[in-house]
Amino acid sequence: MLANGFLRSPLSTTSLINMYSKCNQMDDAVSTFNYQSFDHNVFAYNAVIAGFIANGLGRDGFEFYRRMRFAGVVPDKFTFPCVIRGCSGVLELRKIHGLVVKFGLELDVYVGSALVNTYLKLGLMEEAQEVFDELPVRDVVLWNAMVNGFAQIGLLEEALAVFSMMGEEGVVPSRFTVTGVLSIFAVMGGFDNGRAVHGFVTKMGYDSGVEVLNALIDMYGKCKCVGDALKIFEMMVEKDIYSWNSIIAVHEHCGDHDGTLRLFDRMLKAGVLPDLVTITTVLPVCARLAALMHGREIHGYMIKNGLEKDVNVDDVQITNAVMDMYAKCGSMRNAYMVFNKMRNKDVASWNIMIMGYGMHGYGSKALDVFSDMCKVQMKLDEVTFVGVLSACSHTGLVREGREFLRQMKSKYGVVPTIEHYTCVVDMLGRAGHLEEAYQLVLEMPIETNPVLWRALLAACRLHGNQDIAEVAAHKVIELDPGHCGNYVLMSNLYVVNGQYDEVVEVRHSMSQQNVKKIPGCSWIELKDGVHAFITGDRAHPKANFIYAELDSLTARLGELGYVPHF
DNA sequence: TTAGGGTTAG
Repeated sequence: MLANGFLRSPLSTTSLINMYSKCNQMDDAVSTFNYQSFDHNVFAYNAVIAGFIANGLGRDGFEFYRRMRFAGVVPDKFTFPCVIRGCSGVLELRKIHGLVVKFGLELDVYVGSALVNTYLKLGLMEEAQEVFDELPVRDVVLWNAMVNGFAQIGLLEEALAVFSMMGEEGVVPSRFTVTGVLSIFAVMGGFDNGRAVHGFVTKMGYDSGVEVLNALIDMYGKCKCVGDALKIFEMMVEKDIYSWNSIIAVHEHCGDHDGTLRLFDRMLKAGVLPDLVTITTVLPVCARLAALMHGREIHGYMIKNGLEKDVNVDDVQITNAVMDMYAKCGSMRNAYMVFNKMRNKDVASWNIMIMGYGMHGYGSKALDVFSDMCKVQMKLDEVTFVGVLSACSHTGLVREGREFLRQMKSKYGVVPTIEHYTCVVDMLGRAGHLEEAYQLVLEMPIETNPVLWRALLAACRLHGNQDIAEVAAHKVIELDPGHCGNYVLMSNLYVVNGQYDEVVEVRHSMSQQNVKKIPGCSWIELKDGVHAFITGDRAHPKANFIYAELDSLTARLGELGYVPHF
């Protein structure tokens, strides 16, 4: 391909390297470079380094920089911005920064903004600020590096302070500034400011760019202005994966499950391939709705379109989302099939299986998965033990549960948190060991919380233990006076014991605290869609039929000796 | 001949 001498000049070599780099063909770029062995100038080196960095191969770019230095070629102001962008660690970056100073390039604004950018990505704001302060010329790109860099590491106030300084210096914000600032208002919920930015965007004609419009969709969505977000989305001529993901997330965020799934369907029909973000937004909606059919359809689509790979970290996350959906929708058989096929399982994959089995009452299966997990020497984490302990709780494996809590730290190296204690209190409580549960609460080495006391209170109600119930109820109401469940539990307990004056008192303190009971709601997915039911509501078209069926079921349960708890 | 910013989930 490189025969005869017409590509001999360094000029052609560099252009060819650039061409290969742009096509993601770094092997060919390097071959081209090596072919021209007699005159490797700084241009050719810069082209190869830039190619590696642009293709996400920072390490190789770095190695090539070393080769350049070894060959005695002096780097220039074009070399460093690339090398800096390829730095992945603090030490590496500081070393390169030293070289920048050594070659007298620290006042170059291109080098400077690369430094600011990379320092902030690594969370080193003081170093970034220092570089920024030293630079004699500050253009809009440099300001953006500061504003967006601060925003990305969550220093929103600082980012806005820099943004206003930028305005005071008379620097006009660019499209890049706008996207960054919109993401800040999205998080802070600064709707008025966000709308002002929208006005500026229109004035400057920035609304022709897809990135700016995506950021606007996100901002309006997070500020709960679904209508505005949707208006922008529908008007967009060119929609990319960010546009779809953002508008889907907007609907998911405001609890519009149907809207989320409809938009996802539209996305597929528009021929846009979903990615990790899409899947991890949409699948939990199916799990929440227990909409197994929808979830299965999405999984089917993923298999058909090669999205169910098993190669990198993203793939593992996507597959975990699929498994979690199956587990939460109650189909452990499907969850296991997916799990079994995975070659690269991470700790979350195992945890999902343990949680799923435990949640559906297959405690011993959950413990089998746990023991397999130990056998393959997978690192256990806190979630693992929440799964294991709640499995013990739901299946009544009291002895095992006690033992796990006791050995968590010593044998498995995971320190028990409040969640673990809550699982065990719940477990002991359900099994009727109320004194032991109460003792555990009193003796545990960490602070209690309302969830823990509520678990104990629920157990007291189940087994009619008035004394511990009173303690737990007072604790729970003291720590979380706004939660309606506490009052309901307490009131039910008094009803069981016939203490009607106390029931009135509980009702009274509820109204004093302005606590209202949120009606219970459940739903089921059938062929024609999701049917929702709220406590006491008769809005469903077939309500009469359904309630008649329920009455007959209740009657049959009664005949078989079931006595309901109230 | 060659360089430095952006938006989405949890």
